[in-house]
Amino acid sequence: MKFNTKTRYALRTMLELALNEENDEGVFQKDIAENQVVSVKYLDHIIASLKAADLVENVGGKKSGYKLTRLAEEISVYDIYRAFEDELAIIDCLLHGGKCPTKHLCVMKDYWTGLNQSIRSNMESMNMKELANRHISVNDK
Amino acid sequence: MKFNTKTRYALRTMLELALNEENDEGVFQKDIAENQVVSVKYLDHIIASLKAADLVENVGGKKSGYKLTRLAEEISVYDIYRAFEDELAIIDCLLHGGKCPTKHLCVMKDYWTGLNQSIRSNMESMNMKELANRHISVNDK
DNA sequence: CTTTTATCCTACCAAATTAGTAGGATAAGT
DNA sequence: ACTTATCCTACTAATTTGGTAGGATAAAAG
Repeated sequence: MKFNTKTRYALRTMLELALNEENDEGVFQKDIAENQVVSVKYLDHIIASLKAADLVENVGGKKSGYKLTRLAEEISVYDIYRAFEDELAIIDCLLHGGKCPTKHLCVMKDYWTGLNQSIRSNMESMNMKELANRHISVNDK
Repeated sequence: MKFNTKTRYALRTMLELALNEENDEGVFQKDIAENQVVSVKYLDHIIASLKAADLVENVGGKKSGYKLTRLAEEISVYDIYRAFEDELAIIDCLLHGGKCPTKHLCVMKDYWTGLNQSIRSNMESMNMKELANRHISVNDK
């Protein structure tokens, strides 16, 4: 039961962009890599996924910085999770088409469904603006 | 973000034992395997872990059935999870000794800590007696 | 206009984890 | 004596994870 490192790095990347929301020039990939202590090459993959999910864009042409595509307030933790994973399904039988061999009505599936929903709601209700605000209040004395 | 199949099978195994709490002869491994549509050999591993975690025991000698070691009400979903995994830590930096390369105070870690706690509380607050009761009310018309 | 540099894009890969199977020992019941 | 159910240790194929490598592209700097 772990989140993968890509999702974690992506969250921190998005946090940096949220903190620079007002900066029209965006943030350079290489600066993010440096701040997050991750190789530029690895960050390549992470940013590629974020772009594919339409969460970030580069403001100018090829050599420009990145910005969020929408307000930090409108980007949830779950949005970022979804850039790397399918819909949250903590066990396979929650997936559409997931099969279950038990013959009787499955009380375990009901339990998992509730837990799954609880985790998802938690991620959906936290947004990057709130995280950025918390970061500022904790770090800038 | 998935629970593994061992934990899932273990939950269903424990549910069967909880449903047979009053049955002093216990439940045979081979009957569980048949009901859960899993090979006896694979169930071997699962039951071995449950025994190691002191959640089940066999009532007689070698060829006897299994019973819960304590009341179903006193066994939580998290107890069963813990028979197969270390303490829940949805990201590594939540572990004791987990390191984090960020230089500033980490607001992400606080977020993950909260989510981790929420998941854990959910699993701790559901017990096998409650699941068994639900099973009965859903299946026995 | 050449060199540098930052992003973009596709492969590849080693290590770890997962979800089992296999083989046989042990011991109890018939 | 034979069958059968649990016990115990290995092994393994497939998938996932967490990256690295190489090079293309394009903009900017000199």
